Amino acid sequence: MEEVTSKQQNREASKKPQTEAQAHGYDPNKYERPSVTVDVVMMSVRQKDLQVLLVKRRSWPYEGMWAIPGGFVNMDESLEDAAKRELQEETNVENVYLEQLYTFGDPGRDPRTRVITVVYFALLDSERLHVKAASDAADVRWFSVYNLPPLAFDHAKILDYALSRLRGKLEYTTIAFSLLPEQFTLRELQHVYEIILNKEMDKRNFRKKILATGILEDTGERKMEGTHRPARLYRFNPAAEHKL
Amino acid sequence: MEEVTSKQQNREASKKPQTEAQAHGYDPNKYERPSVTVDVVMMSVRQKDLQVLLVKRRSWPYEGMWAIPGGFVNMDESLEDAAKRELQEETNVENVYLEQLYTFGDPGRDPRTRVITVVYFALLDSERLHVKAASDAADVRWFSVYNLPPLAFDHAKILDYALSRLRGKLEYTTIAFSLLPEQFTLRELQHVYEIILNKEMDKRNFRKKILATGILEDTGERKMEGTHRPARLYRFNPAAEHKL
DNA sequence: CGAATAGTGTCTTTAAGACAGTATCCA
DNA sequence: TGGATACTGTCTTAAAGACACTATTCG
Repeated sequence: MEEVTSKQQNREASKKPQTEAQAHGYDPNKYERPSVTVDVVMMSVRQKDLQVLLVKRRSWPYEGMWAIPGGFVNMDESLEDAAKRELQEETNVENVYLEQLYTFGDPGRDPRTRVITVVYFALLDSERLHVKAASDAADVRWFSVYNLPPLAFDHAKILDYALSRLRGKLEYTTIAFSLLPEQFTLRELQHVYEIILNKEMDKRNFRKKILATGILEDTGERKMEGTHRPARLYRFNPAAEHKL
Repeated sequence: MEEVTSKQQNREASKKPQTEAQAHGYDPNKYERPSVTVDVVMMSVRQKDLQVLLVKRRSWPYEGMWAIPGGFVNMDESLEDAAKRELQEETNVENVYLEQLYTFGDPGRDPRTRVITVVYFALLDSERLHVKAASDAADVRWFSVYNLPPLAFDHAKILDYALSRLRGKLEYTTIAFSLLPEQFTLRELQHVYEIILNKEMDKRNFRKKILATGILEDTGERKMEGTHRPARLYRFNPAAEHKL
């Protein structure tokens, strides 16, 4: 129930009329409002490592520290649209995996004012990905999630949470495929699992299990690199999503 | 990064100074802010049914329709504290299971103004529970999740989401115990599973599986009701949380 | 033919599921 | 002793895990 109760105080002056609402005697400015931001945790598997994109803060608070990219939500855009906008401000990829992660809103988490942040989680495949050559390249960088710098705000907690969500979903969803290009070898897929779960897996059991689900389609092509037998290239078959 | 960019307009007049923030040249009123509410989906297993507590709206919008209880977040309380406050406004139970569910914030979901709602999910055990005799008993009621009235806002979508979360977590967490009193029979536990998953389960396999995990402790007591053999009473052993 | 990675099969163990009869209490 | 629910065990099937050798390519 988004009902007006009488506990809070009116601390804001009223603004321009919002026709229908005001016709019903509803004053949208009756309560003091927190700021709402959307932060986007962008992860990718690169260089045999699970990495996250961070930006260096250029002003108070936490000036010079690294932080998860984010920004205010516009009044007329959905939370997901705000997340997509942030994503495009930092990278130039589209159609990435994007889900809402959690909302963090403890008073005091931001010294400026009360800030509630809705955190989204994006997974980028290493191939299509290139970070925008923003103002200053030194201000936007990939970091290993296993070796993070000191982080601004409560962002260390947020990354912990993102990693555990990723690990959980890896087991019962097809989330891993969003970290790979369209075609990939079984070994590459296994590496994604191993890097995220941070443990080695048995090659034979892994292949058996994945192939048994029927979510992979043999492309007929092969990937040759180095001086050894080439590997088959597979592609994810979304039609067989159900299994796993 | 909760960084001030220059895209949005300054539509609010500044308020009283917030010392540290303003000393750093940060103006907390630079952006128009959405309203933030916390809604709490309260569910319980009662009368062999999974039920949710709803309140009847007394004013525009959606006047007379049923809605999930909720309210504005105070500037100095955490989101979880706001949820606990809502919980206590409607019921008089403490120490209930409470988790954050999801944040809904589409523009237009509330005709009054932009409202972003952080939804929490509470599970109440049927024994301790009694709804507060609020202003008017007819305005607060339990409904079967399998037979809901028309709901205000996007609340039908929210309840769908809550139910699927509950079903998912039932399988790999000990969430079911928060719907039962301290002592319960295996049959009662099985009924909780059956009611939530909406399917019958085999008694022998269910008991075998639950007992094998070691999360139950035999109290030595028995529950007698009706003219038949009494059932053993168990209690949940949180020390053995890991299994399941 | 040596180096390097791709690719394959069997056995064991564990968990899940199908299935029916005996035990205990009360009236 | 009849009615009602508690309680129990075996067999089958499927999934997970341990484990080692052959195949193919390039230089």
